[in-house]
Amino acid sequence: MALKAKTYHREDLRGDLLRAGRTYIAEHGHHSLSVRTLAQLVGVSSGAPYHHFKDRRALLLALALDGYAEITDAAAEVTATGTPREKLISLGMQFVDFATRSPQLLELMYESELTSPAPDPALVEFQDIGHESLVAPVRDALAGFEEEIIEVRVLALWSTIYGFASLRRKHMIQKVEPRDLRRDEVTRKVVTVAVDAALQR
Amino acid sequence: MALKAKTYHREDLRGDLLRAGRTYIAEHGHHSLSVRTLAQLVGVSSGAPYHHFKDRRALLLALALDGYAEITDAAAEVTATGTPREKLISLGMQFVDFATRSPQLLELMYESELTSPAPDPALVEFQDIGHESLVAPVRDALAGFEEEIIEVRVLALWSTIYGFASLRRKHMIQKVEPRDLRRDEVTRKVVTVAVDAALQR
DNA sequence: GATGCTTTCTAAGCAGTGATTAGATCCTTG
DNA sequence: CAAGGATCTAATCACTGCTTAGAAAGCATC
Repeated sequence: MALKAKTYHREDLRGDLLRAGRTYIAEHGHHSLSVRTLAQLVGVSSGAPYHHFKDRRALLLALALDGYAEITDAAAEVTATGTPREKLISLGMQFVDFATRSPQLLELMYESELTSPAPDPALVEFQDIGHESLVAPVRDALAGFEEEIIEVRVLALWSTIYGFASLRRKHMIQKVEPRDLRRDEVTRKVVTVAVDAALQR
Repeated sequence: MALKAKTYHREDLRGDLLRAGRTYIAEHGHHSLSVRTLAQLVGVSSGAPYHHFKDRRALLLALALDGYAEITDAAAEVTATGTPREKLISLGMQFVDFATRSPQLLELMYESELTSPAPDPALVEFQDIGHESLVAPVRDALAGFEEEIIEVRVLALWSTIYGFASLRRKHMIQKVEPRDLRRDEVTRKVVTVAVDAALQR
């Protein structure tokens, strides 16, 4: 599986490590990801990664940031068109989709040592962006409402979306949730309930 | 800090390990908890814990189960009296309270290797109990509704409560959330929004 | 109470980990 | 082409989870 080692100095070890790390995490999660085995996967000595990442945490952080960038980009496309309600539903669906497609990556991004006890400063920026993408449509739909109400509504909405994505990812709603065939349908219904609650006048 | 070692065979090493583990986690989280240091804290050799716990994971699992028992007991008291709406709001507030008081323990219970990629079988039972405590009041309030609607409503409600507790615990809503003084107030409002959405007729 | 059997513990050690160091190799730039 | 910086290897340290052999204590039976 090791990527070809062309020369002593290779072309883009940092990139290779990130790519290998991403596939490793997708398969086994970040808990068991060791710098050593990653180096081995890529065909390099155990100390080499430390020239590109200060420590293991920095490597994980870079992987998480990749994930955040991906999700943020996708969100930007979604919010381009549609009514506020449509935008919010799409955003919610998209986040849950991401959680379902890349559960282990989402875990690293939101529920790992990178966010305990508080999120790494490098992540906060992306979280603010994500939050803002919800605030804008809600504010549109609730023009004239007090700012505090808007804040609470967004908070509740984001909590629902994030919570649902997190629980689904962890298979913590198996018993509740109908069979797999109707997963998307259930997601849409839950998201819709949350969005309509947020936009209630 | 080491608890007194009375004899060669001590009275209740298992209990001492759990107590020490609980306080350690409350202070530093479970990530850095090592069997060795825990043994040292309690004043026992590094191999001793393995006579009471199969491995580190089993120890963490026991700690998590303690937390689940605690939260389940508290929930049982809450649901004793009141209207369905009052019950649900109390349940939600209580869960968020727990998350705020014991953030690192909640992390172990819901966002650790014990729940990745799927929850440990030992935890599922408690999760079902928690879910059921929400279903009952919702079913009461929505008498006559289709079962599927009730399921979706509960799913959305639990997602909101869990998501909010999780985000608050991780300080991921600092920017959004007003200053600390009004934390409980904000919690109540968010929970209320979610409950009312779930009980909408 | 002495005899065995079981449980609980210690001491020692293995393999795997994150991380650092010294030095080899390669690339770049004057 | 020579110097210097960047990238890599090899070796090593401290720490971890976990296992083993055997010592110490409890417990039952006779």
